[in-house]
Amino acid sequence: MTETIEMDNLQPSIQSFILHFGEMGGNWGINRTVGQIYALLYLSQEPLNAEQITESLGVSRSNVSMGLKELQAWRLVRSHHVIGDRRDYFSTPEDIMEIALTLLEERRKRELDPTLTLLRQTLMEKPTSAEEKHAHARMKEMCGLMEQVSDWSNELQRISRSDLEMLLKLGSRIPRLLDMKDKLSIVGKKKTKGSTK
Amino acid sequence: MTETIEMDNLQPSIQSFILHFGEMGGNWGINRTVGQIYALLYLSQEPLNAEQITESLGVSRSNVSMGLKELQAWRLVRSHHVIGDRRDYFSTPEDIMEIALTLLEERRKRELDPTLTLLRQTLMEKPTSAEEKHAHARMKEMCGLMEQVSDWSNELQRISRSDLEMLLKLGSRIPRLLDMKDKLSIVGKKKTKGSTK
DNA sequence: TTGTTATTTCAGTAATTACTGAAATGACCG
DNA sequence: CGGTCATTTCAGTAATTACTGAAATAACAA
Repeated sequence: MTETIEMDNLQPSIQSFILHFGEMGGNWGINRTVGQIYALLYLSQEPLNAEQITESLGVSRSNVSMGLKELQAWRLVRSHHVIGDRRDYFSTPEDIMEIALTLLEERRKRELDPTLTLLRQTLMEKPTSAEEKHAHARMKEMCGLMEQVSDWSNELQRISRSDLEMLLKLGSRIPRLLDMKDKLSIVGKKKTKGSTK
Repeated sequence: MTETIEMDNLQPSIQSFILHFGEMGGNWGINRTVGQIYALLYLSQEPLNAEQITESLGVSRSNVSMGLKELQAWRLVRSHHVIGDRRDYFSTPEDIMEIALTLLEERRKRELDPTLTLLRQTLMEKPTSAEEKHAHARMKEMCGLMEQVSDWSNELQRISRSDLEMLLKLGSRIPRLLDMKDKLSIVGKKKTKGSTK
């Protein structure tokens, strides 16, 4: 009984946030239900079990199960065990920065790594025709850039939380910072001072 | 006649790159054909017309037309006109950095902006229940982070090409740079020298 | 064990998205 | 104009992806 249909029982602002995440799922590479589950857990004050999610969203139990599995594969959702309760409870990490870093790393793994692997493989062999020679040159450019982006992503995972926050707050002050770096030539490999290429 | 099926006539390394982009399409929010068209154009030495793309990939003419339209909407492909030829020719920008910036901006527009709009809207109203109060706090955190990421993205579009290249090359030297910044307090808003918060 | 409840799996189906061929539109030429 | 070729649109269909309910599995407790 009390078959809850279409997430009533949720506050308006919460409901629209969940609906939005459902719609955005398409743009983010997840499906509607997965987006909604994440949104619900993100806003929830306490961890929820699968049954509660099913009721809130009005989708099937099995769909929730699959959605949670996917979100756990993304490391965006964790499960907890409550003493004296056999059900699993699910929540998102509290720390927004941790969430962002997880997202960044997972996307790197899924969107960059496979292509980097292919490119490196391909670039091992040497091109035969002129056509292939040009193609290899193009692949090399792409590979180089992807490696740099990948390095950045990895570095962001490594640095301290305070450095990360600083970096994020930099906003429009990036060029000034770079300018400074340039003057002090902290990054330059050679001692040559004033190469005006 | 000469119905070319399944991209023979392409060199092996080029073919596997195109097939890979087709498969990755799913992870990147575009479909197989769109991915393949992009890959083909990216590697091509000269701009191609729709008919050539159709032949190379073995998909329908109309599918190519739609794919090109989508790639142009992403600003990842441009069309050229050749004198004495009524057909349109298509190519990707040469400069890999320009491509990356375009991708970054388009993804910001599609993946961040709509959510930022919703969050800002929602955060205008004030929460009624305790539940909503907590939800708003969570939304505020998300909004703040998204704004910072959005600012960074915009800043990267603005800065000079050489600064951009420098930044990308930084790799694992980010903390050192930040450290320096900290010492010189170039970013601090106040003149107070040595605020040890 | 057996019973009870939670979770996962999966075959079938629904919904969505991608693709095609045919027809319409557009763009140019003589 | 009328003819030719390029491109786009779109209704119908194919292919893919998402979702469900039922059955299987798992995890305990008595």
